[in-house]
Amino acid sequence: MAGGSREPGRTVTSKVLSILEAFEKSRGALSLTDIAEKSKLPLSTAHRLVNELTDWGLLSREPNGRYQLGIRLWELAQNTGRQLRDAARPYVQDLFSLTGETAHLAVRAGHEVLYIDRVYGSKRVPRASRVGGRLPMHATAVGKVILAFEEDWVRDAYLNRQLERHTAHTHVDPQKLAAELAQIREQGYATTLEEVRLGSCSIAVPVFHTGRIGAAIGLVLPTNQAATMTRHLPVLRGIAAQIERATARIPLETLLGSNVAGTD
Amino acid sequence: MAGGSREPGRTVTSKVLSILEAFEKSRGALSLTDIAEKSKLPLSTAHRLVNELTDWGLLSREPNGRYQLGIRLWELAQNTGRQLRDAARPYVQDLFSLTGETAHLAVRAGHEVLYIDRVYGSKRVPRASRVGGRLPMHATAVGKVILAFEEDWVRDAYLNRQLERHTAHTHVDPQKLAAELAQIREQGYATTLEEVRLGSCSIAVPVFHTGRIGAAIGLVLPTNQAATMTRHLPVLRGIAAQIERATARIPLETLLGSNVAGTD
DNA sequence: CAACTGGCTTCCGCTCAGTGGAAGTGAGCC
DNA sequence: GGCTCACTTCCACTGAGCGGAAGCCAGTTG
Repeated sequence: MAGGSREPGRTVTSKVLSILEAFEKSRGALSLTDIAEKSKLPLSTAHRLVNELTDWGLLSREPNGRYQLGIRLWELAQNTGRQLRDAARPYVQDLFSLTGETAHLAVRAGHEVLYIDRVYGSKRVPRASRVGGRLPMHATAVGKVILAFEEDWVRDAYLNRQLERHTAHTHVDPQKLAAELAQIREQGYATTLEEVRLGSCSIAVPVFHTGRIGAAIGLVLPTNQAATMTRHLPVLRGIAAQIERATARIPLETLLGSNVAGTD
Repeated sequence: MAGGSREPGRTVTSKVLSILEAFEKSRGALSLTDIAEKSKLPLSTAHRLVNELTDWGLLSREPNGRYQLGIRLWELAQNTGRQLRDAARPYVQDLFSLTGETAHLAVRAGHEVLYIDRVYGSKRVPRASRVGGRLPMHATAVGKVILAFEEDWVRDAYLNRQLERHTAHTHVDPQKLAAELAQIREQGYATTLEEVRLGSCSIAVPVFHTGRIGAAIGLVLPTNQAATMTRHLPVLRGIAAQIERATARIPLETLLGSNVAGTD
């Protein structure tokens, strides 16, 4: 009998989104069966929706029959948060040119840092972050600096959560982290040493907007340069000031939509 | 009476997409009424769907009540076509650094060029193209160079279409354009002179992959440099060769999904 | 080469998620 | 007070969506 064990209360929209999200969890192309599994949809339902999404270009089908996210999706998304990214891009490039190190621009998204832009050289770099990717705030320099300058209630809420450990060096003690954040607020920059991944360290400074913390820029370096990475501080601060100037006339909320949205 | 004049045959998915597309047509935030109008949906239907999309983070609501595309959408889309973009990005940056001019990376998407990446300086530039944006192939240097090296049937199909005119200088005569493309194929690069927008000219070279045309890189300059822009050819060709080398081991279809999808 | 397997596609009758007109709300203005 | 405009909520109807099952096809096995 048809329609026997449907799961009521699930909207079409939510199914479509869970299909798209299936591609976040795994690198590369997915077969129909993979998609159905990851999105917890019956095969035939997945089939129908995937087909429609493919027609619209949100998914594309490779010659071998597997599916990937389509360019159309990317095109649609290019209008998102362009203000900050477009305005800041040249300065982030300068940051890379002047230092020769991988440079980042990040904002807060819920309880994580969201990497908005990233400029790097052609030499292979072990990358923990990627554009569009998220990392916990307490393990990254950009995250710490944002957290340090956030409003009290945001910081308090964050410290009350379970702080996950990425490496043996990740700071997960709420007390100590609170002290570290106070110090960051005082000195005006944050650093990490192998807290996300062994072999790399980072340094970041805040970017303010209308007096509030808006974003952060940072550099990632190999661990062996940890001792001297503060030599990049003048450049970091100079670039941050330029970004602040370039974005000053753009209202905060149009810079990145409501970037506080999207918990976890 | 309820359900009176519904328009049957329209899927929920198509409605959701038309809401997202509404944001392509206009810069900035939209009110609910705007969205309903642009997506041709009854207000209450638009309201329900917009709310659900907002819950999922695909749209975000500003303090003033207007809607914008949400960051979640952008995050989802970052996995799209990353291979080419990530691999080529450093070289496009070099292209900018070495020339000081706005540098582009573009591919073909249906009958248009799709701008994949763009590196530019902090000085204000009048921009016709933007990342994620499309332009007709016959009016841009990257477009012409792609068209010139495409398979015959693609080129023939293109020339049989109505060629739209952007400025008085756009080449819209199919005969002459065909001759121009033949010459481009011979000399290995394409140029434009105020064909999209007055005041700027451009030059581009092809980027091949497994013997076929895969993408193009180009520079945009102010018109007064038109006479001397071929001086950038050695750099353009050098960078193109580096991108070819960097992408050689990636299968063509995973570079950008099926980029030939998406007519028009 | 028949039987099997695994992944994709099609079919089709049931049913509830989606629908949209209409009524309600509330801010702003004259 | 009454009008406008933009958004929100309500609710009875119904066809778009559903998903189990059967069909298909290429590859693989005995």
